[in-house]
Amino acid sequence: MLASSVRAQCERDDRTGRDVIEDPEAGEVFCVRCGLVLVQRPITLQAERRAFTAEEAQQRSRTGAPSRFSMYDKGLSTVIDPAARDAYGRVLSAQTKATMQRLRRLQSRSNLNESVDRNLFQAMLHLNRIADRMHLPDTIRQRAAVIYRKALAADLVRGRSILGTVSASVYAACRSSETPRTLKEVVEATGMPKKAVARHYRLLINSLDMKMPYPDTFRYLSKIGSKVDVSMKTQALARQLLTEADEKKIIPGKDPNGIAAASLYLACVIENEKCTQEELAKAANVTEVGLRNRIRELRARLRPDAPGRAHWTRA
DNA sequence: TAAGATAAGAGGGACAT
DNA sequence: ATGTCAGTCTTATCTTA
Repeated sequence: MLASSVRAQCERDDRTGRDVIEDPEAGEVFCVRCGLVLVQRPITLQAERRAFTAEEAQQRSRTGAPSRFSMYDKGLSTVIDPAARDAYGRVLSAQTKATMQRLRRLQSRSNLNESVDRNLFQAMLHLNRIADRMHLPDTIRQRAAVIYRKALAADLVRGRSILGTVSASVYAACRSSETPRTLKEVVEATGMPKKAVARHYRLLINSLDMKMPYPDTFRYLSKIGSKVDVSMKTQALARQLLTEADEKKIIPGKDPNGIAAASLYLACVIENEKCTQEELAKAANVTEVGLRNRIRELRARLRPDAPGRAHWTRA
């Protein structure tokens, strides 16, 4: 039964002879008596007008936030409007309010009812926390989320720790996208034992049949180079040394950080730039001994006759 | 003070059993 | 699954320039 005030807001639709009301939020026109939806407007994906500021874009955009894999429900689950008003804007009766409250509770529980959903919810919480700590770009975050969902679908999580699988997904996302992050860095951001993360990671790439690109030492070089004060010229030389090391196959099986730092160090020596092993080791997250071993190896195996290399042992 | 050497121990990959 | 082996990395300590 409708109050007359509501009927006053209605329009008479001449073709159907119904009292109809328009709900701009839902983009629908429906009959006030039976709720039949008479018009469903097609959703336009473009923004209304050109927007020149972020705020304008926000206001004029017709769509919400993009669907995201790093939200446990991809941001798409149904939420019952907490406002205690009906579709016409009328205040609900106490009884209806109570009913809606009950429905809301049931709804929010049912969202997390399936064990898979609860699992994802936990996992995405972990993922976002880890990604924040590691300052991972959003693309990696989404990639990790996709990997995790695959793992879940392949039943790789049941009986194993969620955090472990999430950590492994993050590492796998970094590896597969050539983002220079070591397992160690992931481990530090997660607080899990390295061993466990490595085990989960192996399980992941084996079971999901993922092919990982070989870690790109050059990216590590850029990463380290950005942390120490070394000229671009020297960095370019380091890059050259690294290319040579790559050709001579002395890179595989070693910490890319160590080799990159070693080539940077030797480049400094040749260019007569001041940069201690200690600094570089710190920037590259390797020990001085580890760095020295790489330096020694590069000195022994790279061509010694190129310009500047005759005396690339610093006094 | 920075660089280099050496030793001992841990952990993981490759391979065979 | 478990064990062995070679190679790497880390920690610690000492020597050298």
